[in-house]
Amino acid sequence: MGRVRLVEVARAAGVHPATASRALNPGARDEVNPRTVQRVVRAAEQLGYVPNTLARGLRTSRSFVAALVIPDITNSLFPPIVRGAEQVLSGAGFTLVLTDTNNDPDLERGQVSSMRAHGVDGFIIATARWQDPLLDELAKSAVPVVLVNRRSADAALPFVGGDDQRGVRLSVDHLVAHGHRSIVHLAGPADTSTGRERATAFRAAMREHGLPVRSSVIECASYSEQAGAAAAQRMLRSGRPFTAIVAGNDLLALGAMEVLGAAGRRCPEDYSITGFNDLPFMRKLTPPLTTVQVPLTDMGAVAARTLLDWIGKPDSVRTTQTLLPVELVVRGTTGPAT
Amino acid sequence: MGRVRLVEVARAAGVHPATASRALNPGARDEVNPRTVQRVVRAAEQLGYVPNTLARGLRTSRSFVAALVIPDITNSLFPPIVRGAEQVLSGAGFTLVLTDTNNDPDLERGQVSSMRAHGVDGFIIATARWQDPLLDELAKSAVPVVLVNRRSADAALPFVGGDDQRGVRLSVDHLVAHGHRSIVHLAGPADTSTGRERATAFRAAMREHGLPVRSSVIECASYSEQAGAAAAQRMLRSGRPFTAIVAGNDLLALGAMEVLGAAGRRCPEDYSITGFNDLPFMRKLTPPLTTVQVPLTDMGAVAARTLLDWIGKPDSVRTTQTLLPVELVVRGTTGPAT
DNA sequence: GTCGTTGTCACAATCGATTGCGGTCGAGCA
DNA sequence: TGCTCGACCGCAATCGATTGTGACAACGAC
Repeated sequence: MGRVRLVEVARAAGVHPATASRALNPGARDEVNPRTVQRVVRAAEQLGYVPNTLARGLRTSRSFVAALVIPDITNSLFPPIVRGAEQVLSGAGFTLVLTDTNNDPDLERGQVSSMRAHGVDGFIIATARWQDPLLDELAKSAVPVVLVNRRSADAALPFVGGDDQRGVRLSVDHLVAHGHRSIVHLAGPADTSTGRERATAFRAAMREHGLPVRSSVIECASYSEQAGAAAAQRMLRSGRPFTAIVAGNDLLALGAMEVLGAAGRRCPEDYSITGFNDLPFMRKLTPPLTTVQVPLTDMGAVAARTLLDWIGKPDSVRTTQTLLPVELVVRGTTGPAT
Repeated sequence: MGRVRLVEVARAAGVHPATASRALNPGARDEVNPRTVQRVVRAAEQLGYVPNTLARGLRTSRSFVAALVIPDITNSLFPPIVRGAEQVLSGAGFTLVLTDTNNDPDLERGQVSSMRAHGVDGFIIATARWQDPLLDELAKSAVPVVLVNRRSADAALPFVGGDDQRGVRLSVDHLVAHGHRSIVHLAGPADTSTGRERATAFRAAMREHGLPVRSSVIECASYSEQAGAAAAQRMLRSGRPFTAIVAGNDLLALGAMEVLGAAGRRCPEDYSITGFNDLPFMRKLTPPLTTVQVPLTDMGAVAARTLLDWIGKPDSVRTTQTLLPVELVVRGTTGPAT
């Protein structure tokens, strides 16, 4: 614990604690004689004074702590976001508390309220579901909240994500340019904005190319390899022909490839497939995965900055929707239609 | 913020705040009439009372916050550790604050002292270097600290890690059993315990098999693909023959394979290689990586429990060294020596 | 009937820093 | 000389909870 207290610094400098506080506080420093400031600062340094954040927070109701709520940190999608946010936050003197909800809304609710009790100054939330009562509550409260990666249907909160529409369109365009016409979309869960919006974008892109949309979207229960595998199994059983797949994310693509490979379908000879997010190691696979690269670290960083803005001036507009540019990285899993 | 305060609960229940506090606090609850406890508890529920952790912490100097210090969260090694720790901690009513030091000791020092100012109850540190003045300081202070994954030369602190010795021995045994005799070790940096101890274990295992050790250990500057690639380049340039590599971790293995592949060396036909840690997707590579599986989630969980023990009873022995069992997962990158 | 005990609870101090308000002192001006 | 004004700093309240100490009543024992 910060053993030395403000009183001791004050005593060492021969002033009242109040004066010491002001001298140490850039905001109130000009109410104090520069020479006194010098003395106090020197004393503080000499004693190794570190202010007690709890006491300060208690008094000022500012804790310089921001909470980051993540569904599952072991999903490689999130660490870069965490890192981006952490760097911006700690650069601004903020501390990051992380909570992993394990995809459990009840757990999440408890953790968020516990964080509020801890007096965090704001939240970055990466667990938004399409219908999310918790977010509605938060939106009504005064706490600054920024959504990242996923957004919610109606909560009026700022959001920072990737340009999903463009990502999907790029994928479809790429496949169509290679002559594919029977394209299937493995959609993420409908209770996530990414699942819904990527599916919508897929349908729009298909229509623009004059391609049939009917029953070419398969919804997956979750963003996981298992769900992708299950979807691929459904595709095989249905017997419906296809030459290309636009997967809702990399994990779904991986799961599908596993099943299709076991069924004797070779990629990219027999079918093409694209992913989304470009997780680490995707370029190391055989064949390396063609996928949409999303600037995840930036996403975290921008979300953090947005949060800091809000915390800084609480009256600013608080519903900016930031879409970060994405890019299609063409690698080995896509090729000409046969 | 927890809008409703203890005073209001007390007023609603018709008692003094002190009594309300005791009624709400399991430890002191038996100093209060059960009927009164009932009234207070009910009032608290009705008003949705959430205690202000800052105020409580200020008074009790317990914050129920633990800090986890990580060198780089985007390294897939760490998320499982984080997750394991988070689950144990939050299960015990603790909050996890995460700090990513970006492998920068100065940054780390600042962050740790900032955390101390925040009054965290303890640290789990995954950034230990072999010579680590910061850890020596911490060991001398009263703060509970647990080292995870890496340990320090002399800091007398509890440690939770994998059984590196056994992991390396299993790898060497496996390779020798396949007839390999020219085996090279790509060692991690010597300022990490894992780097040193795996190298030591490698030498010991080689000696036991009566194999030459001289100049068969190449130290890498960091645990990264680049460093692995650089090491492989050195190996090629040296012209020294080898048929197998024991890499200090998976990333080194990946980097080496890239360079060796580009040089026309096929795996596992021309050479065998093993990794360490079994990061996600390692089984998805072609060929899938033979590697040592370390129970990372458990590691985080055990570290957290160790920390909680220490926090719970500060007088307990505080230098337990826990080595979690590891396992060699034989996949496609190892085969018979040619 | 008085005294001591026990059970309940109220009072007030405390944790460490911040901040509104007011006091002091010297300079400047009439 | 006397008065005002501003710069500088001290006093004390405050944030919200915890906790040592003591008040008070009921009760049993002598």
